[in-house]
Amino acid sequence: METKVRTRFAPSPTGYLHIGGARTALFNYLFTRKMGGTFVLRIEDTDQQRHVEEAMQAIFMGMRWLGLDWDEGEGIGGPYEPYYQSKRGKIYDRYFQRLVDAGKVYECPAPNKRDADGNEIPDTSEGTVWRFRFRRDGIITLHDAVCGDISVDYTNEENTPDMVLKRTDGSYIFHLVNVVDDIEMKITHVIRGEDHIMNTFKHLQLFEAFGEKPPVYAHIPLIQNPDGSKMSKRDVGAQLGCYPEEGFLPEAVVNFIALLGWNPKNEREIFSMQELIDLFSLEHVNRAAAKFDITKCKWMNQQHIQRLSPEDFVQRALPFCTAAGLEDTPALREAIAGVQEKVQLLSEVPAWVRWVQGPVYEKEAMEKLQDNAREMLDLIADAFRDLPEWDAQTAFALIKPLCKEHGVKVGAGMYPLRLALTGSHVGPGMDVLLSVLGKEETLRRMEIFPC
RNA sequence: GUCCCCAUCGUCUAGGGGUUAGGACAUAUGAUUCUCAGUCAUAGAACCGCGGUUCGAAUCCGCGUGGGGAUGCCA
Repeated sequence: METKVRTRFAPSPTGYLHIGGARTALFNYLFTRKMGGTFVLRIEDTDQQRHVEEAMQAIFMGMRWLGLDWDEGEGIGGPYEPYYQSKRGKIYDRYFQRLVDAGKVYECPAPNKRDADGNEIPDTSEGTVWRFRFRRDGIITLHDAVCGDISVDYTNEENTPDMVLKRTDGSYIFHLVNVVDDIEMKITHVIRGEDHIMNTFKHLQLFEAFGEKPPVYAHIPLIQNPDGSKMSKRDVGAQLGCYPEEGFLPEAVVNFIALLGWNPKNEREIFSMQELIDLFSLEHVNRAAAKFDITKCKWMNQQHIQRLSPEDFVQRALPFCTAAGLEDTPALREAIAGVQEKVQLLSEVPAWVRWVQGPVYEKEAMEKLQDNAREMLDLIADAFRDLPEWDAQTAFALIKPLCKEHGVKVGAGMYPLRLALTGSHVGPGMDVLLSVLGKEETLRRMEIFPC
C-alpha cells in the first residue's frame, strides 16, 4: 500500500525568514499539494538562547503572506504535538536511551566551544558530551531525488568524526532531534537546502541505528547573491519580511522563487500558485545554485500587477497611498486605477498619483519647457472651455489637431499641459488626468501654471 | 587541508551525440496621439579549458580550472 506523503518545513527561529528558506518551504508546499499529502510546520528551537517569540512570528507571517498554509503545527495542532522541539524533550530522552542501550553512543570529554562564526574559543571545554559511534565499515550512499546518488566514505574517520548528540548541559543536538522528529511525525519526504547534504549521511546512520526506514531526501540548490556569494541577512532581497513593504505581490514572489532552481520545461514564465502545484515535480529541480536577480523579480511583479482586476489593484495599492499622506477619495482611486499598467511595485503608486492633490512642479521638467508653452496652454484651455460637455476622451482628442493647426508637434502642447496638471513629466495617460481632474480643476491648474 | 556538489548569453533557464543552441530579464536601437513610463519591433550576447570515446562531442568519460557547500556543545 502506498504511504501518504508527509513533508515538513522545519525552520529555526532566527528572527526573520530568509528568501532561501521561503523557497524551501514553497517547494515542500508545492510537492505536498501536488501529491495530496500533509504539510507539517515544525519549529526547531533547540538552541534556547536564540529562541525568541517575535522570531517565530516572522516565520508564520512570512508563510501566511506567501499563502503557504500548513496542515499541522502552530495554530492548528495535529496528531504529533507538540510541534516545537523545545517541548519534546521526553521523546528525545527515550530515543537517546535506546542508543545508550544499544551501545551506539559514548561519553567523552567535551571539545572546545565555538563562536557564531565557527571559530574555536580556546580552553572552554569542561564536562562531557555524548557522541554517536558511526558505522565505519564502508561507504554510505544517499539516493537523492534531485542530486542522484552521492556517496561518502565512512571508513575515513578524519572526514567524519563521531558527531556529538548530547551537550554538556544535557540538551540534544540538531541531528538527533531532527531525525527523531522525522521518525515520530512519519515524514516521508525531506526537501531541504543543499547545505544539508553532508548532514544527511549522519542522519542516514541514525535512521539505521533506530531501525527505521529513512525518508526520501531531495536537496535543492542554494540561492546566491548576484556575485555568487552566500546570501546573508543584510543582502538585498534576503529577508522575506521586506517584500510586502516594498510593494511586491505575494503571488509574484512565489512565482519568482519557484523558477529559481526549478522550471516546468516549457517557455511560460507567469504562473499562479495552483498552476505551479499542477506542474511541480522534484525531477525538474536543478542541481546548480541560482543567483538572485531582484530586477527580474520586479518585472515579474509587474506582470502579476497587470493581471490583477482594477478593483483588486486599487485595494492593494491604497494602503501605500494613504501611508504616503494621500487622502482616500474617489478621485484618488480613479487615478490609482489609471496607473496599473505603469508600475512594477505597489510602493511606486503614490509617486504616480500624488498630483491628484495638486501639482508639484519638478525643476528639471520645468526647465525643458519651450518658449511657446504659455501660448499653447491658452490655446488648449480655450478649446476645453468651449466644450459643451466635459468628456476626457473628447477633450483629449482636441489636443492633436490643435497642435497641427498651429504647426507645432503634438508634444509641444501635450508636454506643458502635463506639467500644468501634474508638475511632473512622468505620470499616467493624459486621458486619465483629464478624467480624474474634471473640467474645472483642469482649467484652474492650467491658469495658475507658472510659465 | 580534506570531503561533497555544480558549470549553456551579464542573470534565470530550455535543449542534449548531427540544432541557424531556443525563451525570458537586463542592455542597445527604432516605432508609438504626450522628451517619462508602458507597449510593440529589431539587434548584440553563451555551451569554462584540455585530453579521450566517436564518422561526428556543447551533449558521454577523465583530468584540470573556477564557483558553492560541508568539515561546531549552530540549525
